[in-house]
Amino acid sequence: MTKNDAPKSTNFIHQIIEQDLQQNLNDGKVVTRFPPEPNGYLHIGHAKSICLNFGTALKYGGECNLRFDDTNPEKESQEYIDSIIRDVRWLGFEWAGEVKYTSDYFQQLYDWAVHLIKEGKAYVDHLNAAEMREYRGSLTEAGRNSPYRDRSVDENLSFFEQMKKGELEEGTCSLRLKIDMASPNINLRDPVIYRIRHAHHHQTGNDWCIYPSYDFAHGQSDALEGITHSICTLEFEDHRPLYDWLIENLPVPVVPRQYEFARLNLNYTITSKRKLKQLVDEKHVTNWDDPRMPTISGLRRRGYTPAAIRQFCDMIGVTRSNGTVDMAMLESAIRDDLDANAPRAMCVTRPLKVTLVNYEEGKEEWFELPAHPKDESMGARSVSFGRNLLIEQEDFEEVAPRKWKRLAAGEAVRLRGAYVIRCEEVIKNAEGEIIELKCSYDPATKGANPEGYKANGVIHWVNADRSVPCEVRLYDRLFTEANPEADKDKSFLDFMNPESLVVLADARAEPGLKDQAAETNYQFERLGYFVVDPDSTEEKMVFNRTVTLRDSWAKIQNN
RNA sequence: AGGGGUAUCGCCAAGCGGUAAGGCAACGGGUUUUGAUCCCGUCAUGCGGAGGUUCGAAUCCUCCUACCCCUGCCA
Repeated sequence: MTKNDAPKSTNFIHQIIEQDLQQNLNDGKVVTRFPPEPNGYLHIGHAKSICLNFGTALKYGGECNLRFDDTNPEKESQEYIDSIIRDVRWLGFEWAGEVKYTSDYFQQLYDWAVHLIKEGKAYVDHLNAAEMREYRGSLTEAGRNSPYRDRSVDENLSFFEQMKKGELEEGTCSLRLKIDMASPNINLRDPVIYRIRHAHHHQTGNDWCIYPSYDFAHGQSDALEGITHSICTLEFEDHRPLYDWLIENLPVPVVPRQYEFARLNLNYTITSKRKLKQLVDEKHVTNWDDPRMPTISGLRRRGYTPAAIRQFCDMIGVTRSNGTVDMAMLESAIRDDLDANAPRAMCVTRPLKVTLVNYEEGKEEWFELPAHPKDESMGARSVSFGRNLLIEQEDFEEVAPRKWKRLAAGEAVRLRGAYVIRCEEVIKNAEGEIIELKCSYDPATKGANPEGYKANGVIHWVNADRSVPCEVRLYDRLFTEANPEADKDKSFLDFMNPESLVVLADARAEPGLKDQAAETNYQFERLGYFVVDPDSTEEKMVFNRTVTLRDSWAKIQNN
């Protein structure tokens, strides 16, 4: 992407940057970073952060790094790293230089820890986890100093060396900053900056058995990379004094500043990595890329486009106030993109047989229809017409309801791009279900209005003898409650939508849809936007419904 | 009296002392061989509440209220 693709919108972070630029801070440079921990897949909330960080760099002619915050090897994996790289790329962003890892800086971080010990600003504490919790105090009570707090520099150096050499068991001790056990900000009560983990690390292997904490690693990594604006979410606000303390007390090359914004909440879904992982692990969805998941890979498989996701992020803005964005906003963004860019096609999802009694048996006509009603550059497609057709079951009622614009017994309707037909006879089976319609067609209505009568409306159709068998997967919101996490007594799992996926195995699409590549978007006219799923085979295409069309008929019916 | 934040239309969000942008949703109407798109119109005498300062306050001050985050050797 180029600067022209940068977000047009502005926000409080851009305002800060513009002030910094005016004062020529950081030599007029803007360097940001997107720092995911590789312990899960990226979701729509991350997209907000990605668009902010990369978009800001783009807007101000700066750079944005992709840095994996990999200080907790037990929860991380290469699979997540790969997926994150893939997703950021797919969203359309490019990072500066190589992909970076906090683990790249483990040696420097270690040296800085030694530096702090020598300065008397860090000490090895042999309190165990439970004791440490007790000494820490509470939200309303000050903590107490650890009995190990005043060890000599040499003693601390020696213990830290032992920690590093792997001579100590996990949990026996940790390295802590010596700040203030009585601070009202709990993050300043001698935070742990190194702990022992005899774990294999996905990047550094068995080189280390002590790992820096987030607080110790993050700001220093920012400084090492020359980050000017370190943007994170609101829950890190209380960590900022610690972030600044470390920058001030360490010989870092530059002084980055941390700014916080509100994370994204979207209704009818969840954006907790832990809970998304639970959905996958417990098989409530097929995988991280299940089209119902709010993950980037899920949205991708659902048929969302990078441009739509970026537009959504631009629409919702960046502030410091917590809120919940309406899913309709995301849907609006994808409809907007796909309306302009998706070719049109016809697909009958629940077929009802229509036989044209006055159409010659064995005859076939091919009609050229525009791929897009407004964009001629998208070209044309060919659809086959014949005596045996299929229409949508929903598009027929024996007795037309009020304002009905579809087919009814004895009445006429236009077949999109083809003729006007009239329903002459309704065939039912023994159970009284409608199984076929005998219709007549009006040969004079191809590209012309009928004479002496009016068609009710326009419906879609396919030629039963020349259509592509396909499976259509109708996806809907994953949860039935706007906020599935709100109920204190129930699990979010209790609010899963049983109809979040409805599979229609016997759908039929127009001929041109055969063998289309995965991720190709279409608008199935009158139904919605659909995308080719990678499960498609030569025998059977699979389409996922991305989102329905806006449906004013549904509104009329509900009133 | 723990600390740190946030409150502007149903939702998101501009506004930065000069008289409430925009988007989403909703509701009317027009065009339409997609009940889509598109177009036109309606939608906060009001900015969490109460006081105060000011010629003038969503913007400044005071008090209050509600909600969010913080007691991992997670990030």
